[in-house]
Amino acid sequence: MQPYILIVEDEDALATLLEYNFEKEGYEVAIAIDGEEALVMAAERTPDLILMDWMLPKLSGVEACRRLRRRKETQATPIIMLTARADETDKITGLDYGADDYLVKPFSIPELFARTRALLRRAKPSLLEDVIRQGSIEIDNKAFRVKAGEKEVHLGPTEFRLLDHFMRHPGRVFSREQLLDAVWGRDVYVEARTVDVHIGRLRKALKKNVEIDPIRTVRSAGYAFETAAS
Amino acid sequence: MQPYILIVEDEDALATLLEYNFEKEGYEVAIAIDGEEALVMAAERTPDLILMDWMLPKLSGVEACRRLRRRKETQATPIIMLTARADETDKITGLDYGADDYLVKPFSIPELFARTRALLRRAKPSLLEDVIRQGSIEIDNKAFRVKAGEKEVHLGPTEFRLLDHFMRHPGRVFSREQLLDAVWGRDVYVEARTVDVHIGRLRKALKKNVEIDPIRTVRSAGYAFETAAS
DNA sequence: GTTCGTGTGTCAGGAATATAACATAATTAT
DNA sequence: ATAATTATGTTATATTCCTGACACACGAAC
Repeated sequence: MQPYILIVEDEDALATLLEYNFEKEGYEVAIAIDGEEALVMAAERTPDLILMDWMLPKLSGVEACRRLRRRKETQATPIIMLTARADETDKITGLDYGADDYLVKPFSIPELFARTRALLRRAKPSLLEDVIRQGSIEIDNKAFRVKAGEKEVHLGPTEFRLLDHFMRHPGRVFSREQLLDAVWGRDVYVEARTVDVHIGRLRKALKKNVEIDPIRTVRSAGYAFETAAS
Repeated sequence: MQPYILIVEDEDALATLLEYNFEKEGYEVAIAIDGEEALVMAAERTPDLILMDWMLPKLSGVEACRRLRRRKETQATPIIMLTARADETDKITGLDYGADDYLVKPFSIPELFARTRALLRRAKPSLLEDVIRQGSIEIDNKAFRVKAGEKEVHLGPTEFRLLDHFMRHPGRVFSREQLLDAVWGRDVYVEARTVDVHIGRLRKALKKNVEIDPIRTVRSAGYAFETAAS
């Protein structure tokens, strides 16, 4: 399951930018534009992490933060504060009131990602798990192992990255060019047809253990990974 | 179909950069190098969004913007202004003259994407939607799948694009020529009657699962997609 | 009934993909 | 270092599936 993040930010441009980037990174995102709405939305569905602006209409970020901490569901939910002021007082106060981390605007998106990951790893390690399973196929990024139907499968590095990429985006169709970008790398010059060959090799390797072919060919579009379940 | 964006920018390097990035993001891109060309190209094919430089040869961005607003087709088309000057006056003027948003150079590509998405979501939500449902028929552009009455339907690439086009404009009647333009592409020479054949194939594929025919034939005019609901 | 426009079956040609074979590069073992 | 092994990218060939065109049948409009 992809982590569900609640962004609480009243400035439209920033909210949109954050939404875009987090969605791209594979998170599920919801936006609240003030503290009150944040409380309502957090109650509706408990987020895995909250990104909260310090200054908010109706209910300040600090106050919203405090109230979230009083509820059982959101008591341990990681909260990152976004603040425009850089002074030390805010920092202390922010952390006192229950934020787990804070960032001073303007901040870099990669840094925000890094902190987000760090907090999620602490709070919900399973969400960032390196092991992904789809149907009877399992891929372990840490151990660089692939299992299909209980038995271990040996893949070359390229096929491994290919499968990994597919399994992180199940169901979605990727063109050969997209796969080259994502799996081979941006500035590598490789024939598009080469993708076919690796798809074939991946299929052959998986077929040894699993009956059905998890890779779907979409004529004139590319390939997609999917199990019967999806 | 993927959103069609018109980029109006005379600086070659920037235009190419934008083109590259937007295409990669899945947009269809056209480039105009001055205000006049922009007007011509926008008339030829109405863009879903326009990215316009403030400073342009022949016809300034502001003026081009004003003229686009006077035409019915582009009256509601979102326009994002790109300006090198950061002063407040420009900002006001730009928005006064009809731009929906503006960015000051240098801007970050992700932010531009974010704003683009935000404007498109407001103006043409269906363009960003991956899954469209009409009655008992569902089409998924990301996964390239079609379901009719719970069951999966297999379509060839052309039939898929045809159905996609219909479902994004439910109820509207398209002539064979319009369909050839939209589905086959502008510069393809194909017999108009071929559309009939593909309509037939699409109907046959859908009929397997759904009783009623969602495609209406409009004698001497063309075809339209509509479900009982509409 | 005649005319015009549309539905459908068929077919050849072509486009896209799968597969096998090979040469080369990279990695690992000795 | 050298040899052995494995992985990689390309090309050629086989195969599958799609496409566009045509002919004829059918049905609506007048």
